[in-house]
Amino acid sequence: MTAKRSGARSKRPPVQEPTSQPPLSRDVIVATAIELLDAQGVDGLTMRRLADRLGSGVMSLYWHVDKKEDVFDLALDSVLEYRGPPQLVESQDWRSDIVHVLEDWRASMLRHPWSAALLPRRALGPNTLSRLELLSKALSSAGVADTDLNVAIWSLWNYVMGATITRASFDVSDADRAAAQQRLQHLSERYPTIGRSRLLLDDDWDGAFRKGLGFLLDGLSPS
Amino acid sequence: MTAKRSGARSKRPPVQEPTSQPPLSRDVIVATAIELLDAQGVDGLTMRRLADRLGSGVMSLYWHVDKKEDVFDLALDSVLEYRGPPQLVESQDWRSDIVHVLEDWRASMLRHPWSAALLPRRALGPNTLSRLELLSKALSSAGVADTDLNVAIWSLWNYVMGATITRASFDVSDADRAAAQQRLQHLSERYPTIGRSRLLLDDDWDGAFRKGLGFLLDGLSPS
DNA sequence: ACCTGAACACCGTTCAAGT
DNA sequence: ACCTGAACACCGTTCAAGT
Repeated sequence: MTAKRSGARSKRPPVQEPTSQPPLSRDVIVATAIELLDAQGVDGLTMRRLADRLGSGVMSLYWHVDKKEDVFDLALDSVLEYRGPPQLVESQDWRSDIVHVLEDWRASMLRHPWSAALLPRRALGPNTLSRLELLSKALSSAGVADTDLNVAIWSLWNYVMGATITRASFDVSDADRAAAQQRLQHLSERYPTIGRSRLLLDDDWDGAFRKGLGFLLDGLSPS
Repeated sequence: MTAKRSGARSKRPPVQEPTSQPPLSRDVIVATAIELLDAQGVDGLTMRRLADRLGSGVMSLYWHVDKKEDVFDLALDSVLEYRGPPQLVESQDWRSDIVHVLEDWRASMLRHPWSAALLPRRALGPNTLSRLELLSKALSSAGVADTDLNVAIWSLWNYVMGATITRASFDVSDADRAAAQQRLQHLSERYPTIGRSRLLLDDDWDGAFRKGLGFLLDGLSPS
């Protein structure tokens, strides 16, 4: 090991290491895991790298956490915390309430592009349940009968998850999107109708999300 | 190594090993990878295990394939091959055409529960593009204008992907679904509206998929 | 053209031990 | 109560080599 060069300034107690080492805890572990995931993607999260970043030994993590899977679950639910108004403002416009809930949900996941693909495959955490409850209430006060609530919730869930997972994946490989477009345009002979639809060539993801959601809500709305 | 007990019957040339060893090729590699994925899930696919199953050395695989990722891409697209009528039967009922295309797509993915979660995160293979073209044609002949085709395709894609990924995930942990239901019912105090919706308690996934799809098509249909 | 084993730089997690 | 290093049983992939 190299000698610590610390003798020079001895007034203050030795400065903490470059990346400061707060005491280990579930919370800092989760926060650091999210950093790592944001920076390196799903495959970038490694117990060893996580420990490195925290300036601790790998096995220290296992005091606060049972398995690596738990880190994923905790990071995921943490990212889904709802930061909006605690109570949905009582609006007369149920449609825009629902759209707001779902767009906020989508935005939260897009801020952490690894999160959407994880969500449908893991147990529902408290923050996920809160968001589902929020959605259910909005639907319910929109006039959806209890017997139709199940289908309505799942339909919207499916749409939002599919949209966000797809969008987040394309975002990652945004660099070669131009190339993909080129390729797809070139494939127009074999797939003419896709070509006419200009699939992938339109990059107004937000607008497309909103429009499709509108169609779904049209169908769902109690006529 | 144990002695080969082959001397007894020497008429035919020595029988091939228990699990026969066809010559290595891209196709048998992909087929075996699908077997492995079906049996063990995404994390179960390992180059070493794959080689074992094929009775070859690990590195032999790398002659036919560049990286492990390629195996995933090939397995995924292979599973998505469309086996329906080559030309969509000319039906006057555009709605049932579209429903058929999408239900077949969903069914193909549910036969291989690992596939749905993979699809939105990988490049579109030829079989995926074929299915998208099929869908586009059905939409187009249903009267959807070219300018609306993009949104229509993505909306349906999003819905189907979200639904199938979610369904496939719950299928895996079907054993503890009863427990999850119990837990969720117990959480009804904290999430009352979810409780009323009987979320997760209804296990008619196929019906829910069809109903939600109907709503989306209601919204999409040119009024 | 096709297959191979040894080796490298990684993984997650068990365990027995330290404070 | 909290942290640790050594060790085990794995990974994907490079490389130099065999036929």
